[in-house]
Parts: sequence; C-alpha cells; structure tokens
Amino acid sequence: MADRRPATVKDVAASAGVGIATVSRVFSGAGSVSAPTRERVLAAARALDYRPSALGRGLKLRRSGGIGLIVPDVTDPFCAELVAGVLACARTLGEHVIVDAAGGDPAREAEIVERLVEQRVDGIIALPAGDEADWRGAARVCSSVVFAGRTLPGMPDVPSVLADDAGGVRSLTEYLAGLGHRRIGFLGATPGGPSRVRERAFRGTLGRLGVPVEEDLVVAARPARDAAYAAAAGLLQRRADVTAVLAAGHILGEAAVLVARELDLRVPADVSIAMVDDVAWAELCDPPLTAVARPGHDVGYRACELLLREPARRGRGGPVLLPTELVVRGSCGPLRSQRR
Amino acid sequence: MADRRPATVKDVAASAGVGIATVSRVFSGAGSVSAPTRERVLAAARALDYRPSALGRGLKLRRSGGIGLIVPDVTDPFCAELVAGVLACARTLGEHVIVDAAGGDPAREAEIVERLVEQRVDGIIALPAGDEADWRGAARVCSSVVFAGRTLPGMPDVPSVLADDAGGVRSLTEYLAGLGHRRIGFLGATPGGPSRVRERAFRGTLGRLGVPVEEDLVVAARPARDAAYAAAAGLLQRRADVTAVLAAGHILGEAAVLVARELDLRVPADVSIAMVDDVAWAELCDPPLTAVARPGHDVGYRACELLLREPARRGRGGPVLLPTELVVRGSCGPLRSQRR
DNA sequence: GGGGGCTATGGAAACGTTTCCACCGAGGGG
DNA sequence: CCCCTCGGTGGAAACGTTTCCATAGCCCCC
Repeated sequence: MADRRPATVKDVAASAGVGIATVSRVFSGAGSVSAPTRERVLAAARALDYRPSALGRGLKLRRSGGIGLIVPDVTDPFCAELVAGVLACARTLGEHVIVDAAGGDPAREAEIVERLVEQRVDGIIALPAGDEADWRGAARVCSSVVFAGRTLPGMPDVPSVLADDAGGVRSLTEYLAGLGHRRIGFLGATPGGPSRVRERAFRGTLGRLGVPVEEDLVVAARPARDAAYAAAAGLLQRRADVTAVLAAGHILGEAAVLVARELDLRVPADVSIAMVDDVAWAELCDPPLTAVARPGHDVGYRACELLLREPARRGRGGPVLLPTELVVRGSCGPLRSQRR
Repeated sequence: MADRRPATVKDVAASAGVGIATVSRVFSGAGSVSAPTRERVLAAARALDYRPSALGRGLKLRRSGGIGLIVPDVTDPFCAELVAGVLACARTLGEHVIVDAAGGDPAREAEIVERLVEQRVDGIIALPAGDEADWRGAARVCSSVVFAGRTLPGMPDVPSVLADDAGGVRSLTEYLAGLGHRRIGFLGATPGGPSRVRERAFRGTLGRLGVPVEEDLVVAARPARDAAYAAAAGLLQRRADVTAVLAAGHILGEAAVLVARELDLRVPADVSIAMVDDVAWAELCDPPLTAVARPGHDVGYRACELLLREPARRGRGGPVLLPTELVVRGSCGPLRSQRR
C-alpha cells in the first residue's frame, strides 16, 4: 500500500494498457483520444492517485507556469492589496505566484530576480524600490517584466501599471485650497527619490491655483516611522502658521496625526490633515481622515493581465494609469483663523 | 548576439572545455573540483550568462525547492505578518514561496493544495479555513503540512504553530475584570466555528474569577465587516448596561469602535473597549485601543522553520504556542457607574 | 618499487513530461 | 478495386539537471 513515489505517466499508461503518449494527451488536452480510452486512462489515474508533475512539464515546455512578484513589504496595506490583485488574476489564468519581499533594498531585489529567473518564471511583476541602474540588468535577464505601483522613469520599455498619484495629490491639493487653505504643508518629498510624482503634482497644482509654494513647507521624509514622525514634528513646530498638512503616504499621515495629537492641535479646527492611501485606520481615526484611495487591487490585477494576457500590447502608450478616488471625511475643515 | 535560448550546462561545459559533470559540480557545490577548473567554468558561465535551471534540477532531485503558503486573505494584517514571517525564514533557507489566498473557501483551499502538489513543493504552510474533512485529503496527498495561526483539533498529526489566543483573551479578560468590570460583552464567538478557543478562554477566565457569564453578552459574529457591525450594534443596544466590550478580532473591534461612536458612547467613560489583534489603527484611534498583539511574524517564521528545518521534531508535543502581548492603551477605564 | 588510497574528471543514465513521427485500420472518392 | 485521408495510437527523442560509476594520475608508505 506504500506509494513510495508518486505515480508517473508511465505507471498510468501501464495500468490503463495504453502508451504514455496517450496518457499525456489525456491530461494536456491536446491531440485526439477516443472516449473509451480517455475513460480508462482517467480511471487508472484516479486509482493511482496520479498528478502530473509540473517539473517534468516545465522542463519540456521551458516554462514553469508561474510568475514572480516582488514588493517592498507585504505588510504594507497598499502592497498587500496589490498582491491580492495579482493573485486574483493569476488564479483565473491558471498560473501560480512566487512572492517575495525585498524590504526596499535594491540588492535584495536583484537577488530575488536572480532566483526567479532560475525558476524560469513566465514573467515578473515588481513594485521596484531601486533605481534604473538596478533594474536594467534584471530586465535584460528576464523575458518579461511589468512594473506595478511605481515605475522607473528611465525605462519606458518596461510596461507599467500605476495608480494616478499625480491626480490624487491634485484633487487633495485642490480640495484643501478650495477650503481656503494657503499655507499647506507637504510631507513626503523623497529628496534623492527617483520620481517625486506626488511632490511635482503638489507644486504644480498650487502653481495653477496661484498659490505660492513656500519651500519651507515642502519637507522630505523617507516612508519609515521614525523619519516620518521627525519630519511631521519638524514641520508643525517650525511653522505654527501651517493650516493644513498633506501627507504623501499613510506612514506620513500617521505621523501627522500623532504629532498633531502630541502638540494638542485640534483636527480640523487647528490644522486640517489629509493623506494619500485610504488605509483601514483612516476611517477609525478621530476625526476620520480625508484620504485619496489608490486602487491597489486593480493595479495588481491589471499588471498581471498585462504580463500574461496581452504581451502584444505591452509597453505601448506609456504607463497604464488607474484613477484614484478622493474620500472626504472629517479631518479637513475650512480655513477659520490663524493657529496660535 | 541573439541568445536564442538560455545557456545550459552543456554549453558551459563545451565553452570551458570540461565535462558537464564538472560544471554541475561547480554549481551544486558537491564533489571536488580543482581551483583552476572551477575558475574556467565560472568564467565560461559568466560569459554565457548561464543560470542553472531550477526545472531541470527539480526534476532530477524530485523537489522544487519551494514551499506553498495558503492564507485566507493576504490583506488581513495578521495574515500579512504571517506571510512576511514565512518569507523571511524561507529566504534564509534558500527556498521560494508560492503564496495563494483561499478567501476562506474550503473548496478553493483544496484546489490550491492540488496545484501545489503538482508543483512538487517541499511542503505546505496553511492558515486553514475549512474543517478537518477538507484537510484530511490534503494532508494525505502532501508530504508535509504545517498549520500556522489556526489548527484543526481533529488533526493532531499535523504540526502547528499558533499564537496563544487563549492566553491573550485571558489577560484581556483579567485586565477588564481587574478594572472592576462585571458585565463584559464578548464579540466573536463563531457559532459553528470549529475551535472557539477565544470564547472558551473568555468563559473560563470569568469563571475562575467568579464572575458569572451571561449568555446574553456572548455574541456570535463572523469576522466580516457587516456581520461584525450588526453584532456590535445588537449587543450595545440590547444591553445598555454593558460596561466593557472584548472583541475577539480586529474586524470586531473596528465594529465596536464604530458602533460606540454611532451611539455617542464615550470611550472609556461609558464603555471600555479592548480587542484581539494589535493592528496599526489601534494606536491611531481616539482613544488608542487596548489590544492583544499576536506575533504573526513569528508564527510564520516558526512554522516555516518547523516545516523545513526540523522535520524530525515535527508534531511532537502538540502545537507550538507563541506568547501574545497585552498592549494597554487608553480605551479601557475603571468601572465608574452604570451607563445611562 | 609496487600497491592502495585519494583527488579530479568524464560518460551516461536517470528524473517525468510533451510532441514529432510513424503506423494501422477504416472509409470514401475516383 | 485501389489510393488517399484521417482519427487514434505508440515509440522515442528531447528538455537540463544530478549523480553513480569508471578512469586516470598522483603521492605516500611500507
């Protein structure tokens, strides 16, 4: 009774009294097999508990039937949504997904790409952390790469699916400006950061609205808890006349909320707060936080579709932009008077 | 210049003027190769951009060098932590991880297991949703399974790594009782649910403390947003004399907070709230929520270690229990007077 | 000085699949 | 009545590894 090793086509063929080619045809669906033969083969397979080995098939077909997915951190809500989207799409296409987290480290990203290539994945979806230099090698080495959630400006040849961050920041900025705010702090310009899409959108929108941009109000911060907190505290203490804060990400938003609470600033009476990323706590916060929701799930889903389903259309017409949505809650109020 | 197909051992061997066995030895590390030969091989490999195919190796070795990970939902914070833990451990052991989300559907779980077996994964880590019947088949079919985050009582043969939920609920209950609360509502007893560990811990602790358990205060709720909200609203409206609520999960906790706010109950003056799962928003909430932190990352990490590193010790001595931590914040206060 | 290890190497056989090719029989059109 | 086609089938060769076995040289010790 001890099925030492899993059954193979050969076992099934012998047991069903047919050739191995026939067994293969039954399971791969290709070629023609008569109904009675097919039944016999299926019965034998069931009896032997046979499951085709993806390894054997992959070797022959030269593809593993899986894709790779690289994100900075699976516990980040946006990344998690993105992962879920990729999984959902991959499931419908019958591919499995090898997920790994690079922790924002370009070297680890490169290492992961290397491993994925060894696995002969059919393609890679990445939310890249490094810059172009880090990914040129990877792109050359792998059949097909799609960027999701972030793109590398210098690599237009790699297709990408993005949330419309610029649009999101624009509506947030317009919303705050529409409430009368003029001295709006912006948290989150990554100084050496590659794209700075959000910062540019902020500056651009203010400019278009005729509101002067004070350099002092645009503060850089890596999206790490301590750095974010330091940046928020610095801004709010340095400039007591700031009436609104726009945080370019949920970590920054969290910092802004915490710092405001620490400084005994009432939200939104003393200072309005809004942020990019409509994470779970935005609604639970008191007051609930106005935020821009980025369609993480859809970004992942579309990226996977692009990778597997439309290799032809890939990379044409620049990045696919998915709309964000402004979710207005209670954390932003009309400009009343100066703080302090 | 067109590298039509990726280079193979054969190409490298020819280019380096050695046999394929030698190339294999260089890359797999086994056997002995003289230094000069090794150099020649490595140089040739670099020149040809050679990467060993995991498919070929897997076929020969009869293992893919990867593991499968099944969770209900990657966007759930606890699951995400668990995934991160598994990834971290797998990385150190050089294995890749195929992740999939079953959405709490036993049929989908079974389907995923099937696919993973076809991939010839070295093992499977699962946070199971179904009951024993659903997993007996899977366990039989797969070499090694480890449950993480939840176990199936009827399957002691499958090793598991769990957060000490009972301990967590106990400390939460003791904490609330210690503040003087006697009429404590419990949100989250899943009625048909298999294990009900948390509910039992709640009842048991109250019993030990000599506090009578009122059946009316123990309310069932699936961990879905709408059901949770309904349960919380039902409890707080039906029993205006409840002075504290213990939510058995973050979804339930969220519902409790929202309902309390809706009913204009001040926290903690009118009602104390505490929950299992120290998610991000617990700290951001106003007042910040007292919660029990479950070590999701460690659960994943240990499960992976158990699966890959200690196949011998597996399953001995029952589930591995990892301690939870009570994080006291501002949402629970001493019993003052009756509400209303 | 010869035998017995020991290191470095190559050939070849697996691993489990898909698929090309060949073959066989039956049926239909010339 | 023969040839051609076509559906159904089996054999065998790949796919890229690892590893067993054999071989060749070498040093060392008796």
